[in-house]
Amino acid sequence: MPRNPTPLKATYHHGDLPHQAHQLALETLREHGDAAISLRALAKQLGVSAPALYRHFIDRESLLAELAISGFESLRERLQTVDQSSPRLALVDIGLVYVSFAQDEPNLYRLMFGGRVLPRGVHPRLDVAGKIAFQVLEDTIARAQQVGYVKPIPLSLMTAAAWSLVHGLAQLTIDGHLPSAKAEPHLAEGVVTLLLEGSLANNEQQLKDTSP
Amino acid sequence: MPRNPTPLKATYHHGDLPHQAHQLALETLREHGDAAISLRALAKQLGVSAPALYRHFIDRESLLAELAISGFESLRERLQTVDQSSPRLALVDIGLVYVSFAQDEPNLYRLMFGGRVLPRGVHPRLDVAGKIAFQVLEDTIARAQQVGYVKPIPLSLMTAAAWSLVHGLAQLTIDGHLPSAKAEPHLAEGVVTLLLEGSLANNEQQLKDTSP
DNA sequence: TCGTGATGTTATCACCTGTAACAATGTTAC
DNA sequence: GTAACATTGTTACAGGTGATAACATCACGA
Repeated sequence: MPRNPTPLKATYHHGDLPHQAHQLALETLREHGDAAISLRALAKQLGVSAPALYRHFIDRESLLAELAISGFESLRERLQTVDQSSPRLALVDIGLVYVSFAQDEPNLYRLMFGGRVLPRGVHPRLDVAGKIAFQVLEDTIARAQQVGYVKPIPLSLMTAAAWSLVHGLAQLTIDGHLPSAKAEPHLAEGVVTLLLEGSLANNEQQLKDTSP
Repeated sequence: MPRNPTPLKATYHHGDLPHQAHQLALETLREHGDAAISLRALAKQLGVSAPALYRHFIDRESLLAELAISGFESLRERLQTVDQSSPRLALVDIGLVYVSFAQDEPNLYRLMFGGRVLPRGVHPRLDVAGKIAFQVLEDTIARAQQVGYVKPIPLSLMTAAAWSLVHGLAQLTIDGHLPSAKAEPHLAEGVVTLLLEGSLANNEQQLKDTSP
């Protein structure tokens, strides 16, 4: 479904190049990884010359940065679907949603967190997009802490631990170091629960003993 | 210090190309990342033509694979320096050593775990090298479990959680998402301890209350 | 000594990112 | 309406890369 208002007439001006290039590049990324994204091939598929893309993307890396930004936005949306009515359940759920996002979109996730291909500090919008997604995780933890469900340890510490855990699990599973969700459906839940049990307030030592 | 037995005579045959290429590539990797490794540039620095390298490395990727393999061996060596006399202290220490390895060698670590650039199943030696390094971590956890220090949960679960945590923390810090060890010297310790407290056997609920 | 395999060489291909110079199209001011 | 300008295309090209083919040289064992 092209956005081009005059799709039938073959005009000199494409009319929707930036958007369609973004979409096609995203598709290529998801199917074949970031290394498969070539501006020339992209231009050819779009019926346009290669330098035309440079009118809209400073260079290849900035195109990748845009893909990563939209990836972080997708991640944030997915994380925000978690039911927050119970801070306790939300803690586990948000971890599982995080991991499942990475497993659903391994190539996109790798681009988002592939530090070498997209270093921090170069694309400010990318940096803030990452922080915003991360914020959902932190807010969830903060809520659980305010309710007294988790220990009163520094929020930054608890958040760092939670993020490290889900990010590490995501990365290790999509790279084949740990069994995938298909092979071990309950791995993520077990792993997340394990960390959570180290973070409980004293009056909530056993997860199983407490019911919503 | 060239291995070449006749370093002074400029011979047609280099004599030590594979080894020196590996070393120089490793140096380039550590300083500038995997993307900076070019066989042409490498050959030029070694005073040799580019195709000569293809006599010793099937392609660029197999050279990277060799670097990653030596990286896993270095990691294993570092992990094996951990004092195992106290299973309890070894648990924390091995986590800290793991994270510090990644922070000392960010580019090497990224290559080792950059799933896209070196996919699993393509270079068997690489896969086993990764498993062997991982084994040190698992053995340490198994020991602590046999001593009764950690819960009798499945070893694979506990190991997956521990590896995920340290790997995630390593990756997030070297990519600038979480504060580095310089900015937050005790972050790694706090994070590792947090997971550990969720894994303690019931009679060891408080880390601080137990002395070696 | 001689030839054979290992290890170099040069020449070349196909592909890539990125830039320069130019052309067609929209747009805005007069 | 039309002239001037900005936008977004185009072709041509520079420089770099991985990889292969065909040829040259050397070391070493039969």
